Amino acid sequence: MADLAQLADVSKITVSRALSDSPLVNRETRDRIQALAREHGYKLNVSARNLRLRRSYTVAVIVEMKPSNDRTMFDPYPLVLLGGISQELTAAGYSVLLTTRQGATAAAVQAADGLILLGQGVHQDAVRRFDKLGLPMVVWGARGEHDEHTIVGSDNRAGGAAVARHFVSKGRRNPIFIGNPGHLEIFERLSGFVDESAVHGIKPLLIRRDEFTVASGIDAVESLAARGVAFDAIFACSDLLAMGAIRALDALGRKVPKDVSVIGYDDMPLAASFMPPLSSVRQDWQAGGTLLARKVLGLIQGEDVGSEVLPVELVVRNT
Amino acid sequence: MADLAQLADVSKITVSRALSDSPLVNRETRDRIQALAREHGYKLNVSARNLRLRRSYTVAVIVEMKPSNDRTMFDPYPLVLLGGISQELTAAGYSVLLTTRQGATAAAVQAADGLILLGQGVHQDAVRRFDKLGLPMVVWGARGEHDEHTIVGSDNRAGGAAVARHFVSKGRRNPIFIGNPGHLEIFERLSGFVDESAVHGIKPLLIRRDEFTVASGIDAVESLAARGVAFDAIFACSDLLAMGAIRALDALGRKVPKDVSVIGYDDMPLAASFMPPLSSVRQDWQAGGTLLARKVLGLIQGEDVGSEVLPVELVVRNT
DNA sequence: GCAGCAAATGATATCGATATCAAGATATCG
DNA sequence: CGATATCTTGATATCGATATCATTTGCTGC
Repeated sequence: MADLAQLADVSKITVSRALSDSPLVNRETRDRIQALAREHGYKLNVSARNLRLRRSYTVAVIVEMKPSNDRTMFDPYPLVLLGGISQELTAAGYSVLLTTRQGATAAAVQAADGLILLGQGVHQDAVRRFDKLGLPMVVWGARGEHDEHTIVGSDNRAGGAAVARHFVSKGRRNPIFIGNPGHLEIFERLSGFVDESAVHGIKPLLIRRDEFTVASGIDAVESLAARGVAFDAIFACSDLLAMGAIRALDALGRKVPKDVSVIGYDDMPLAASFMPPLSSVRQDWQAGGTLLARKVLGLIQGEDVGSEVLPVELVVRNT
Repeated sequence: MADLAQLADVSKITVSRALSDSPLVNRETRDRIQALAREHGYKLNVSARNLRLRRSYTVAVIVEMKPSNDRTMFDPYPLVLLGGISQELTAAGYSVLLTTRQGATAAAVQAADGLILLGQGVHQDAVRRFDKLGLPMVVWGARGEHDEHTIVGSDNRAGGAAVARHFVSKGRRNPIFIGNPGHLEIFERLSGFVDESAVHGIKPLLIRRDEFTVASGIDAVESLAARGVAFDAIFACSDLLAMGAIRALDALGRKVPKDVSVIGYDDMPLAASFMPPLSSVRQDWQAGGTLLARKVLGLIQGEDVGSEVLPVELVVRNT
C-alpha cells in the first residue's frame, strides 16, 4: 500500500480508503488508485487488516470425520451442507475454516469469528467444550431439552410423523423402527413416529441398530425373522438401513411393498434408482447449510437469531 | 502478551519466547509464564503472528461444488479426500480454508500459503488461473501432457488395464466402456483399458455418457440394445453407471455376470451391498488426501516434491 | 471580503506478535 | 583475577493495514 501511495502520489491512508471504496476520497483519485492496484497486482494483506480490525472474517466449521467407514464420511450429507455453508459465507466475504474435532484447538480456529458444528454425534459435551471458546456458535442437529445454543436442523419429528401417517394410510398395523435413538436426531424421528402412531392406536417396535449400513439393515430384519416377530412396515432411519432391510426381506420371500412397506431417511441420490425405487424422507441440506451460515453471520453481527427447524418431505416411491 | 508480561514481571518478548518453547528462556521462567497463560486463558492472536511472520499457516482447498445433483457433490469422494487433507494439515499446524471456485478470489485465499485443487473438472484453464496466484499448488487428478504442476492422483490407467485383463481372463471378447473421456482421469481409464485390451486383440466400444448417474447407465445399455450391438462385458467409469447398466441388463433379461460382466469404478460403500455385489476398482482417497497435504507442505517448505500416482485395486465381487 | 462549511487528504498512533541486536548476569578457565 | 563464553533477558523496530483527529482547499452566503 505504501508503494501504491508513492506511485499515485498520495498518502497510504488515501490508498486504503480508495481500495475500500470509501466515499471520503474523490472519485477520480479512487479510480486512479484502483487502476494502479490492479495494474501492479496489489494484494491486500489479510493478516494486517484482521489485526487492525480485530476480526478474522473466518468461520470455523467443525466436522466429525472419523477415519473408518462411518456414515458421516461417506454419506453425501456433510458435503452438501458444507456446500451451502461455503457458498453463503463466501458471498458475505467470510472464509470457511474446515476442521475436525481434534484440530479444533488450533490457534486459527480460536481466532475465528464464529463456529459451526456439524455431525450427528454432536453431544452436549462437545457443544459445551466449544461453547467455552466464547464464539458465536451454531449447531446442526436436533434441539435437546436444556439446549441454549442456536440450533439449525430439519424437522425430524415431523419426518417420523409423516411416515407414521403414511403407514396408517396403507393399513399397516405393526411397524418397526430401525435405528439408534441415542442420537438426538434419530430420537426425534422415533418420537414423531411413535407419537403419531399412538394417535391411531398403533405401537411401533424399536430395533436398535447403531450402524447406518446396508449390512446393519439386513441384520436387523434377519433378527426380526429369527425371533418370529410379526411386522408389516419398516421405518429405517437411513436409506442404507432401508436398502438392507429390503434386501433381507427379499431373501425371506416377503414382497415390498405388498407384504411390507419400507421407508428410509435422507433420500440419498441412489434411493430413487434403487430397485425397487425407495420411498424416503428428504431433507434439504443445501438449504440447511445456507441457513447455518446466515445464523452465524447474524450472531457475529450481534443479532438475536433463534434456532430454526427446516421442513422435510416424504417422498413416496415404490416401497 | 503485554498483560502476561506485567503479571510475570518480564518483558513481552520473554513471554513470546516462553510461549513458543524457545530454549532461549530459562526453563523456570518458561513454565511460570506458560502456567500464567493457561490460568488467564491467554489466546495467541493469529493475525498478529501471521503479519509478522509473513505466513498464514493456511492452505486453501478449492473444491468444485456445483449446485445441482452433480457427481462431485454427492459421491463420497471429495469428503474423504478432504478428511485426509484436513487431518494431515491440521497435524502440521496448518488450517484448511475451504472454498468453491467462485469464492477463490477472496482475500483470504490469496493469503494462503498453499493451494489444493480438487474436482474432476479441473481443466487446464482452471489450473492456470490459480497458478497465477503464484502459490505452491497441488492438483488432484490425472497428468496431462503439458502439465508442469504437481499432481496427485490414482493410477487410472492401471485401473483400466486391470479391468481389461479381468475381462480377458473371463473370456470376454466384446467389451463396452461407458463414461466421459473428456475428463482426463476418465480418459486415462479408457486408455489403459483400450491399450491392455489391444494386447489381447480386443477392441472395446466406447459409449460416451457425461452424467455419472444410475439413469445414465440404464440409458447407455438401452441404447446399446436398441442399436443391436453385441457385447459381453461393460466397464463403467463410475459405480452408479455400473449399477444402472446392471439394472438395464436385468430388464433386458441378460444375466450378470453369466451373460455380461460388469465392473464399476470407485468402489463406493454401496457397491459391496449392491445386488448383486458389484465388482469395482477402488482408489484410496484417504491416502490421496494425506498425500496431497504432504505435497503442499513440502512445496511450502521449498522442497522439490514431484507428482505421484497412487495404486488402485480391482475388487472382484459378483459382477 | 470574510466567516462558515463541506470535501479531500494527510499525520500519527495502533492492532499484537516476533526478529534483531544489545546488554546484564553468571559460569568457566588459564 | 581478569577475560571470555554462556545463559538469560530486554529495547526497539517492524510486519501492513485502518481509526482518529488534524489540516488544507474550495465554495457559499451575507
